[in-house]
Amino acid sequence: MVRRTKEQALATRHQLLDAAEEVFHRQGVARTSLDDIARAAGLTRGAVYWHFADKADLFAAMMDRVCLPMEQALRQAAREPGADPVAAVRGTLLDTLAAVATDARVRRALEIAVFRVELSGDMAVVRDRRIAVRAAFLASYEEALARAQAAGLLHVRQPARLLALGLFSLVDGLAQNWLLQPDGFDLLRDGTQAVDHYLAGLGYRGLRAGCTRAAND
Amino acid sequence: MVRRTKEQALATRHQLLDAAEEVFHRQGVARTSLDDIARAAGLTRGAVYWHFADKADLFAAMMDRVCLPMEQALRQAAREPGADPVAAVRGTLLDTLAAVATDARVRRALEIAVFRVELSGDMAVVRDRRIAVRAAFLASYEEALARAQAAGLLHVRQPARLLALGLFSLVDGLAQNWLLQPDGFDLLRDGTQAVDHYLAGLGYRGLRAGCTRAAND
DNA sequence: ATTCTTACATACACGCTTGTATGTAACTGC
DNA sequence: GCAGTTACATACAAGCGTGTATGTAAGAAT
Repeated sequence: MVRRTKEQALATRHQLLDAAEEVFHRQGVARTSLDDIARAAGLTRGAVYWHFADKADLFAAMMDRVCLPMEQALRQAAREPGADPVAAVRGTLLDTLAAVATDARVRRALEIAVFRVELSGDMAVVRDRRIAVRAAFLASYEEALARAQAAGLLHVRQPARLLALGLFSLVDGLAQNWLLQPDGFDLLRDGTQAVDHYLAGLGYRGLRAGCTRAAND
Repeated sequence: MVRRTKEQALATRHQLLDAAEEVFHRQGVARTSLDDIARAAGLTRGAVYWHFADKADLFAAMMDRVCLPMEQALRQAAREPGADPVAAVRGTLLDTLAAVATDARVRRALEIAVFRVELSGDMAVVRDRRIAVRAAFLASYEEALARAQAAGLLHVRQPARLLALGLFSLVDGLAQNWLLQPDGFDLLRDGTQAVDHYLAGLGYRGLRAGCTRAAND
């Protein structure tokens, strides 16, 4: 095999990224050589070095292919104001949990980013990206929760940033602990309960009746 | 320099572990050679291979030196029943946050375990250890929260294991997100608020008055 | 005072990975 | 249909890390 057309070249690029996802997930990033990835894709290191500068570049491209669509979906969701900001935040949080639980590609990418890569040296960009993604989430949630406070939907008086941080940390912790042992609990079902408990603690009453009814006596 | 007495040998062992903590934290586990560690300790690889079988063994010993005392403290705390089980659980959670925030050694070890090592290959034991530690926490919390439910201290009717999972995930997520950017927020102060919000959502009324007072109107 | 053992240091061989350099055949523009 | 470029494969050199083997001087045992 030799030179292909432009579309075929783009296809081999995706083959390499697919292989990278698989091998990175199986062996960890540091323990996989570029030859491992090339052979898993049925190619050679020549193809890898043609499409990517080095392993860090390949890794970044792999993460981009999964993360960019998700981040765009988040920005899309943040643009719709909605009547109940708390319900909107809750919806995006549960959507995130559902995506992790059901979308194999998302789950694998997250597992790589969390458990299969070291955030130092070349991969320090991963840390920066995680910080940036979190900042975007927090800003979106903070704005929505502040509106909810102003509308009287939340009865706690702490700054909205703090409430957003708690919500994000809760969902983040749930997802990571689920990844650590996926058969340990049901991420979407139990995660929803945990989020709702936290929201109830913020004084939110918009959930289905009966959920926190017993707390009113 | 040559052979030392038994105490001196144990001292050099600790020198190696100290150096491992520092270099692992700075460069990541995969990117540090045993020579890096030996030279950081003012020794050679001969000393490393005398005291440890290989890098995985050295890593395990390093983690043990930090984790074993903490786990023992946890078991100690779990043995004291106390009048209010929820307050006891809250205390251990906040103690954990405080330890991460103030104890530099704990913080560094946690940062290595979370961000600076890949949980695959030789280091898969780290994953097993994290699962085991979590299981111990969860079991302790579940038992305490179940007692609290029986005593009418918590008004939610979900299984205690689920509540414990939420609490653990919240604190875990808070700690990890704080490690990601330690100047982003105050781990102990803001983390306490988040935990208390969650406990309030479980129907716990044992906190200082005024905290969730506004939620009662 | 020897002898054995400990606690390292030094030396060596091996494989693995990386980056680059070169080869090469197909596509593309003209 | 020819030249230049693309999309790879192959070949090569160099460094790095590991594991082990060997050296060695000082403590411990008798």
